[in-house]
Amino acid sequence: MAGVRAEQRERTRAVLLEVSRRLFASRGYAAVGLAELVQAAGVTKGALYHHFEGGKVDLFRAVLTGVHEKVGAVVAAAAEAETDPWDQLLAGCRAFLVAATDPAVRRIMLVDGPAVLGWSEWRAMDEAQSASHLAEALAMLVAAGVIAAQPVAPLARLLSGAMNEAALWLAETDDPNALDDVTSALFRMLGALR
Amino acid sequence: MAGVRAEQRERTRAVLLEVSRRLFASRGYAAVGLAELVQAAGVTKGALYHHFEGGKVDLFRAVLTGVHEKVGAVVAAAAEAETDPWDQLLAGCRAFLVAATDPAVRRIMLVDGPAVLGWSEWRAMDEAQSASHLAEALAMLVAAGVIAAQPVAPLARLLSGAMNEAALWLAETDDPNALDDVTSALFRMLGALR
DNA sequence: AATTTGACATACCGTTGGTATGTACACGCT
DNA sequence: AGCGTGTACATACCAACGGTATGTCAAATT
Repeated sequence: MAGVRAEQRERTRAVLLEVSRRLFASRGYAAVGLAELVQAAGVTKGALYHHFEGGKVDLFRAVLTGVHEKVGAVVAAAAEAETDPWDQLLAGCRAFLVAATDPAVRRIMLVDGPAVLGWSEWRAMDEAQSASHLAEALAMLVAAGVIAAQPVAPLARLLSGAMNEAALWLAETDDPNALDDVTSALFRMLGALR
Repeated sequence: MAGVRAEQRERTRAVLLEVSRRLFASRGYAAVGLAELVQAAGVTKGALYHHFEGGKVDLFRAVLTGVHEKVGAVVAAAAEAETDPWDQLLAGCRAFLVAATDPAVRRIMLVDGPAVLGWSEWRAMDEAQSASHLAEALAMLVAAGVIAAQPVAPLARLLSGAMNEAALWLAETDDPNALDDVTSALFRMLGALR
């Protein structure tokens, strides 16, 4: 089985995603032309539009989805490595900050994402991949009485925004202690909620 | 004096800024063409490039600067209306959240800004207009012993990011209590630092 | 009055994202 | 095995876009 047809299809789609991810990450969505992109991928525009009906933004959406999923998986894995709910929260937050060191995450997910797809669509993707985990963890901590009873949705949004900004800041600075500084500041804020 | 020459110059520049601010706010930077823009402003591309050497991004930069300054002024005014440093912080934060209800602020400053100008330049503008005030207020509170001694720079970044995200969320929701919910969540976080 | 300078308008250009058409080949069917 | 069909692209093309070079006319300067 497998089919040489479907196999080829998957290959071109994969290389298209991989190449565009690299280019978008290094120079930003707007600065990358389709001509350059398809040439780097070794295909033509015909192939691109065959795989991504919506053209450039559709391709970007697919790339962003991949980035989002990867980040979500890393964060979830870090959290699940801990047993105590509070430690899970801290581990997840820290893993996110580390993951956002990757330029692809920074530029594609945090900078271009909202501008290209619009904030609401970006928000929906973020919600599906990582924000939901955060809200979940917070809800569990509230239920366990670890942090004060309060609506978790707004709190999750605030924390998510704080971490996004922190991640961008981390990527730009050359201070080697920056990660620790931000992490401890974040943990101090979280700890204050107990 | 005044000069009919300089007066005319100021007029066209002003209408160009005003019109582009409106268009960028309603449909986003990428979706607005220069042709449409200059037609709506009643001038030609020649005029635009005469006033904004860098073309479209330069025009956007000028618009964004205006938005940033306005927000900064509103926030500063709200803070100065209070006397107690802690109340100043809360008032400033609340004023920011309210100010970001304006679609121009949301779309131009929070969504398109970082993508069009790059995050570092956006960050510099933000720092100059509002983030510096926040860091200042926090430093004062630390010095006064109201909140625990800690590096204020990372804390200010986290809070700034949290508020930016909260502002975007506020603008999108139709829940009338959203502003109060977010504000109280933010104040709870801030209060936990005391 | 003559000349220069500033504030635009007009005309044009290269590039871009997007599309319509062409083509070769794997695959199901008889 | 042969044949038609649909898939997976490649090629050629287009309209629109941001940007620029040049022209024009009135205000300022001398």
